[in-house]
Amino acid sequence: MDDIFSPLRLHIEKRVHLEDNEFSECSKYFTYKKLKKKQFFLHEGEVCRYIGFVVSGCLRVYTIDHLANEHIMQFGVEDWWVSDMNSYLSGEPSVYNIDALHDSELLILDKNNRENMLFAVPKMERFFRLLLEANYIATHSRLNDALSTSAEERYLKFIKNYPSLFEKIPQHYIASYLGITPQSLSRIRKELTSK
Amino acid sequence: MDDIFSPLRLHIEKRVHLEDNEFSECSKYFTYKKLKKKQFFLHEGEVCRYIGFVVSGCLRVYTIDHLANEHIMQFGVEDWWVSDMNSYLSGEPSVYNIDALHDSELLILDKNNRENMLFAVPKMERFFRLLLEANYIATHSRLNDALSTSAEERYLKFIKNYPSLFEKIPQHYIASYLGITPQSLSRIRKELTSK
DNA sequence: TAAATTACTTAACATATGTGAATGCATCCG
DNA sequence: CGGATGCATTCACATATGTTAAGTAATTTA
Repeated sequence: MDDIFSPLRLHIEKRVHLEDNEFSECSKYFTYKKLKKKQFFLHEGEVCRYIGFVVSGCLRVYTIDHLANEHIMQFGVEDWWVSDMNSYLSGEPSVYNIDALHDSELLILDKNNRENMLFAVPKMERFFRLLLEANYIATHSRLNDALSTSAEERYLKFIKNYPSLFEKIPQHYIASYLGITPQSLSRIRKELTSK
Repeated sequence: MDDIFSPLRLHIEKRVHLEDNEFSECSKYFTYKKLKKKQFFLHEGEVCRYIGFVVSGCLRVYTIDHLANEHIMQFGVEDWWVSDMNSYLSGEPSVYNIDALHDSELLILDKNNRENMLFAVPKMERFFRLLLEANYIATHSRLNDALSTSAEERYLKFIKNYPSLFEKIPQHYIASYLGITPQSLSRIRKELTSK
């Protein structure tokens, strides 16, 4: 379906320009996948065999600690990728869980298909390098925030950076992403409205 | 000097095997650099032009927030690399400062030399990919810790993971790395000894 | 539709960490 | 040598965040 692939093309073209025939070659390597709400894309302990481009819906990448608390590392909404790049690249078991917060549609790419695609369309090497770099920056920036700013600042920054996520994701998940409890987030929100 | 380069060779050989002639080719592209205590390797706002392999000494990578507080993102001691990979790869100004905590010796590599080296010794592509992946894992793991564990846990983990760093670095820098004040670290240490 | 589950809020209290100031000690440097 | 600086500690107090428990509204599911 052209419908399904056009968001992917728009996404890629933000970083590298592709001719029609190049994109149609690329698209052959992806597989369409639907996930119902609460279905898993990856369980911790498994090897992450796919990277997934999110066409619609919403997923989360998270860990579970020894007290059974969940800690969300990333969300994945339209125009984002979900995966554990480390497990995907190294073949080691993942420490992350990935599941769907809403019904979602993905275009997924396993390792062999990715290799073949890179061989067939070398421009995509550049695309994936840029994607990895962007991920690297974002993670460092979040680490810096986590170590140096208050929960309130992180919350305000989240709203500012991801206004659309803010609207579509329940607040307790946002709390988890920020590293605080839902009650604390609720309190912070209350204090903010009284300002 | 063979003396200077042998730590680099040992370091590389942990990940990829090199023949003598391959390593001697590699070593041509590196430059020896000494830093006195407090000298800078990188100032924020500059483009990071070098990655530096630390032969001896100790450096820190840190940001300065709007209240002029420093936040250490990484240390660099023997057998580690220092740089802002993002700035180095993308050519954008860095948000990090890097300076020496002790007199230090580095082997540094600028972007052109690195490209030429990769062309001359393709095995090194694999080395740098593995290095980047290790960095990626470490950063995600630290982010997870920062969002989900107490300062005390992070401190104990730091001692366990980096016993040699623990001995050679003043505690207030460790506090900064953990995202807490020196006073808080002092208090945590006191409580730990009383257990 | 009724029952169950989930999401959000609130409150009282507990705990962890920050802040500012003071002290003693060690180390650096003129 | 001696003053200056840097480092670690301690204390009293302030603030941020966690915990437990409860209640209500919204949503999902049978």
